[in-house]
Amino acid sequence: MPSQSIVSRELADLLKLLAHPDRLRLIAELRSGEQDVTSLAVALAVPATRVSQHLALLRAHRLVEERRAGRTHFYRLVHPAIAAWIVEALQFVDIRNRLDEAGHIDTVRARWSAPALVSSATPERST
Amino acid sequence: MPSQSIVSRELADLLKLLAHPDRLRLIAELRSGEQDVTSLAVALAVPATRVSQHLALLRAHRLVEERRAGRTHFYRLVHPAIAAWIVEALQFVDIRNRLDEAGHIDTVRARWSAPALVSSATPERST
DNA sequence: TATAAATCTGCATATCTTTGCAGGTGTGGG
DNA sequence: CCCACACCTGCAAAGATATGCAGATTTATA
Repeated sequence: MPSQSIVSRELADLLKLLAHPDRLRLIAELRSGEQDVTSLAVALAVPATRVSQHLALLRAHRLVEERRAGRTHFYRLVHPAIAAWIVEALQFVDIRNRLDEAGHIDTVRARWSAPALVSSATPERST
Repeated sequence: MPSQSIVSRELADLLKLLAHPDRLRLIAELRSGEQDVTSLAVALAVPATRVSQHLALLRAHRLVEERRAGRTHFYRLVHPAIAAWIVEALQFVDIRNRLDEAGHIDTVRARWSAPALVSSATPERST
């Protein structure tokens, strides 16, 4: 029985789950701790419905967990280390075809690696 | 300008590229060094056309490079370290929902981590 | 209880991917 | 030159995703 095929499918599913800009940014946002849907929607500048759907997907795969307090739902990362792992991928993205950004790669990596303690304290300053 | 959005898109593209069982297995196969299309097709047990298309995609994103010798085309990983990075992701796949495989997770990880010197020397033995 | 707030769910549409198949290209042999 | 081999490319059908919108839930509040 090709167990390697099974693992490949598992991995592919995980990667597919992560392979969306919004979801990656959600994970980046949640590094600093749990946040509610509205805050996340504001932070990403996307409609709350979309955020909700992405979170539902992430939750279905147990990448995030939900906590309800009153009418707001807070989400948090189940595996905070996953953010650091994602950052490592930057070394594999082809920067040769986009040299204009290559100079900023370290800045960008730093931002993803940073704790980002308060989301409003990292207001996407234009590098 | 939301540089974080740009990076998210870059990362998402990379992850999307990796998020396919066949392509993950191709990368796993190529850990041991360059191989031609037919060998890869046999190893993965998928039609050569499909392998070729996946390789074209990986090549377009510069994850693999091609070398032609006569009528056979050899492919190799541009970033061999990417395989190790992929293996790290195993710790994030939800094993709680598939406890039957949980026991094999270490075996599986070992196989992905292993050099796999000769593909025929790792004939997918049933664990 | 009626309202509003904060989310979620279901659905239809638009897009993107995957895949096999037919046909094309380039190389080596006879 | 002609044929077989090893691949690649284009294309159409099938399948999977993404997204906005409308409507349903759940929880405070007046």
